[in-house]
Amino acid sequence: MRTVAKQAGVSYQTVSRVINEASGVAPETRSRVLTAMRELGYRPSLAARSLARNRTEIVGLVLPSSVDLTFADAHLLQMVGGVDRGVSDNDYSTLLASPKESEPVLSAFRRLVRQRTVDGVLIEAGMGEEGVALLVDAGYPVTVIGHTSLDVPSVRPDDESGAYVAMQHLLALGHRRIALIGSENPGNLAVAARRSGCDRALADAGLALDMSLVERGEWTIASGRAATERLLDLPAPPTAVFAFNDSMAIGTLQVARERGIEVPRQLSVLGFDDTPSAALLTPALTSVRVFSAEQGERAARTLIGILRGMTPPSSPVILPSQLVVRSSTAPLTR
Amino acid sequence: MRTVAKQAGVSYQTVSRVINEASGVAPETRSRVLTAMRELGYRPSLAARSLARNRTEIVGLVLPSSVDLTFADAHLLQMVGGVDRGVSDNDYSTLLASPKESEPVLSAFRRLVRQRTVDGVLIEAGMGEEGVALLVDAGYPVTVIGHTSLDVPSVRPDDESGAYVAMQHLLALGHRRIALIGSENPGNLAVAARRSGCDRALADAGLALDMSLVERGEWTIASGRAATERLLDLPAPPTAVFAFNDSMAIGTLQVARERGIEVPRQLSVLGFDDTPSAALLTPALTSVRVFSAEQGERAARTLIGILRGMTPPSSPVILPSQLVVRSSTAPLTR
DNA sequence: CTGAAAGCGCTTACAG
DNA sequence: CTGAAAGCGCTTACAG
Repeated sequence: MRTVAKQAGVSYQTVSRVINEASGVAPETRSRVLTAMRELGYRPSLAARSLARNRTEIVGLVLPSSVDLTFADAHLLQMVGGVDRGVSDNDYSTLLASPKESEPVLSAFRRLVRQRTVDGVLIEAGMGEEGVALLVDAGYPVTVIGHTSLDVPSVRPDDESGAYVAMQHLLALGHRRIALIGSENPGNLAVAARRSGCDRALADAGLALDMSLVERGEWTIASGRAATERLLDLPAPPTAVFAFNDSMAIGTLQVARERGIEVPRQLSVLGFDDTPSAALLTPALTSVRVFSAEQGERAARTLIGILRGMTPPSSPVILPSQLVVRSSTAPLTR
Repeated sequence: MRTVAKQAGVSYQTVSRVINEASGVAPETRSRVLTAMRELGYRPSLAARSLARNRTEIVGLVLPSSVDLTFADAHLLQMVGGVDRGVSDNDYSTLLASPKESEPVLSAFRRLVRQRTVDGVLIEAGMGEEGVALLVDAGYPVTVIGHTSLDVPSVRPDDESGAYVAMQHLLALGHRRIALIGSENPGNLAVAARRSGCDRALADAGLALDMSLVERGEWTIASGRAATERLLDLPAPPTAVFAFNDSMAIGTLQVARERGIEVPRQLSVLGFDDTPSAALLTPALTSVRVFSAEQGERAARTLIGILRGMTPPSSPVILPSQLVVRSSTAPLTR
């Protein structure tokens, strides 16, 4: 910076002003400085700037480490892409923070706090609320991507109405024995919202959920398979299965095929998330799309807005979800 | 730091020594300092440290922005996961750098250079060589993930032998009219390597490639479809199609189904990359697995090794690829 | 509109 | 083994 100042014949403070586009620099001086900067290939030091201003213009992004990074995480990839778009469009940068393989989940949060290298943090809801609380206590502005029970800004899909519309779709096709996979997980707010959307659709039709058809899943293909085996072994098996994510729906599709049950003629299957694989399955899976990239981008914009002094949204930002009807659901034929 | 020093009854330089685990601190002093740090919840400032030491312990990761973040990018997600694992295991952090939607690709590299916020850069080969050169010229240590013609460290899959084994598989099944999709792209080194693996397998069998069966693809499902349409319209259509990625193979699968051609009975289909969707297709796709996460992790370790003063590997680090045989390939029946 | 001063929180030789 | 000094490259009031 000194060199630039010398070359332009001004003090280095003036150079600083030019860089920060502060007002109060004579146009002529300004252009002289800019020329000098260009000629010398000057690049300001982010570190020095951060130190002096006490902020880095970097936001952290905490992600589950996903030991098995299977296609189920297509959602994650899209979210990351969206986040980075929102972040870089605002001239911030994104620092990744996922827990090391060997460490407990909270360590990723601790490291972030310890290093003081970010101005704020975006947190994928799957990381749990404990970490969020830890960051908030450390004084970081945060935004959660997904459901949270804490009083922090968040961006999430409309799970309730997504499930509502999906359930309505199955009811309109004539299904009455409708199984759910993925419920019963008490702490999971997304599940609770989807569950309540289902209940509302049923209530609207004057029906109620048959609890014997509600299975617990673990979001994996394997757990979808296991749940489906149990459901199909029932004396009166369901005519439709609504799985709370696509992976479990894939498990259902697989088991149905193995048992020679035709989808959708004998069994309708509905997923959630609309991962890119959904369209490629046979039959192509009807699913609820959640717009992961948009969530990420919106969360990034929200956080950076807060960092820039805007008042945080007082309630969660809810992005619409959308039922995508494909070939795995059909009218009841029996 | 001053406060900690005061509380521990030492000078702040001693605190610095403790933090940096420098030798030459009396054990007793050391523990006093550590206690004070803990009591005060002291966290060193990365910015100050970076400024004083002239390094940040952050590495940049340049990724294609992927306007359509489809499942084809499962490879990318796994790579990012691997990178972050390799990076954080070494106590560095990963800064994402993808071009903004509105900008030319090179802008992402320029921004990285301009901000001086990383010590080194990992570059996905898909970003082109121009950006790599730009960073090298700016003095950054870099490591490329994928093929590069530049003289920089790189980590990539063994495309040649992957294609060789895949081709051998098709030949062993009795196929002779084997089509290739994805070739003819002159600049793409991965394609060239795969192509030469194919040629070698054919030569080993005393055969040569039938150029009328070589189609150009653009890595998308749509381009795979288009290429397949052309191939199947040929007077003597192929009995097997080897697509140079899974997306194009999916295109082939789709067109075959639409035309009532049974895979694998009437047509064998082989992909490349072994994306997570491959196993979920009907029929499940035979493909060449490339271990994306391992590539990312290895590249991260390589780069950080260089940053720590190790001599860079003089030739590309080549990770084995592996043929995964599923249900889309079968012996020739006609 | 521009310059001089102080300070951001560390590290790195250099003394002792 | 530990302290005093200088410096990393900026920004931010404060004068003028």
